Amino acid sequence: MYLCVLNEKVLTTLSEENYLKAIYHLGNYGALSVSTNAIAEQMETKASSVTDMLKKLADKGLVNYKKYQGAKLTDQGIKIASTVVRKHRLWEVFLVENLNFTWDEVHDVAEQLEHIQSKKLINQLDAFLKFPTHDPHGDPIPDENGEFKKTDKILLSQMGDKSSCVCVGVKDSSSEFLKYLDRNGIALGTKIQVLSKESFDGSMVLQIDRMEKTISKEVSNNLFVKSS
Amino acid sequence: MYLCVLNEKVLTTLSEENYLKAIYHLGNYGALSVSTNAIAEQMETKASSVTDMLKKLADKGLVNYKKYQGAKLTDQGIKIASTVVRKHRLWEVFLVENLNFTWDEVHDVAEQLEHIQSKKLINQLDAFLKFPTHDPHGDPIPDENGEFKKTDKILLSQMGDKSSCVCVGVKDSSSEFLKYLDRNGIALGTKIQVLSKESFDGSMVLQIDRMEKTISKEVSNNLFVKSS
DNA sequence: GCTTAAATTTAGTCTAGCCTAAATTTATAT
DNA sequence: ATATAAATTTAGGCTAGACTAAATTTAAGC
Repeated sequence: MYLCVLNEKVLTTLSEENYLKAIYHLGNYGALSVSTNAIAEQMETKASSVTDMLKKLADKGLVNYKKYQGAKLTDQGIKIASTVVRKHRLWEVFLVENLNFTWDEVHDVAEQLEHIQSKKLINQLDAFLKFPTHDPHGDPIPDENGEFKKTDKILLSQMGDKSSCVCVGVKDSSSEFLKYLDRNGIALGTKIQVLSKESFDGSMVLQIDRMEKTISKEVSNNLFVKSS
Repeated sequence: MYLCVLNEKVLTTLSEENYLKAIYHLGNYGALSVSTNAIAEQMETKASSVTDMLKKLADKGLVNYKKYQGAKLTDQGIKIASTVVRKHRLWEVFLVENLNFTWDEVHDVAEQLEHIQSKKLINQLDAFLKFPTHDPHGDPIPDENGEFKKTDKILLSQMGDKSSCVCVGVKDSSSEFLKYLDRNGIALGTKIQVLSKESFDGSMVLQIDRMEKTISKEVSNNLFVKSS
């Protein structure tokens, strides 16, 4: 009666990897159990398809799944999911830094590149890029063991009047939002001062590079900053 | 009654692309018709599977296929196949030049990377690599239009006594052969002088970098050189 | 030209991953 | 506590791409 197999590599299909990634993101990096419907929505698929896949992933030992109770990644599942995310974010850095992609263009391509299987490739890429810690949207890049430091970022909307901060990431990374930020001179590392907040509609007046700009609460609710 | 569609992009699956690539290579860059069995052998699959796929590719207008007569790529098919090959070879260059891969390690990874779909990616990669014309095995890299210059390479075994040449490619690109070449100081660009040929077993005595080396006919039959 | 072998195609299965519709379980509201 | 709604699973189908076995077509030898 052998249980086993801690060292054996589990081969995963592209589709399986995408499910694992979804569960990883929805469940706070694998910490929480995630509902079938939540996964279905994220994957833009049907709940019944998700159920099929959860059974399969459970058979492979990548998630703990109990009927009607949602699924939670196992350690092995977290390992695979974090590796996929690591690859995705490293490729994003490569595309922006070396191939002239803008931060709103990288996602679709990285979505494909994240499934390339080669340990050497990913570690050499990491070294080539000088071991970056964050991707072009400010999201942290897991290391080989899936570890990363959570930055103490907060939403710009949480900052108080007359305070200063630095842009460290985006919550919404849609092309539309990113292009809006580009047009308004906001990028990772941009220094922002909050001149005033309007309680009526949540809008804020900011000073960026000696320029005054007014932004809506939709914007401040999707921009991560670090107090400075 | 419309026939049409020259400008419309044909979406291809990974499997379809691999078939197109096989037909491209077997049929002298798309020039010749290729038999079902030849494709099956190259793809390590069964002839009946090939027949299925050829019908599908014919429906999509990517090959001309007549029962029992084999298949030949259409212009559209050549376009797609050459693009896949272009991507494969560009990625090989990247892996060797930037990520410390050796020429015997690149193939499997490039096999995956060649299917990434992004026009911008491939053209930017091309520029990043300074528009290389050959991959690390000496094979030519097609340009955006599928064109490339055929190098007038010949097998080392065709060279006469007391002649000089330069290594420009390999016929066998198996890991074993490439490692043999590495061990013996033979790489692309290496200058070789033929000191003598043994008619008995086809072996040759070479001078490489002031060293004398004897190679078998198996080796000289798999090394491409250019007379110099 | 006929006979046999080789090559190729057809017919029928299988699995992964998706779907719809129906059944079941859990959650919610009185 | 029970009725209803929401979430989830089951059952049954579909397609792509593979396979095996059987049927058919082409090629080769005499």
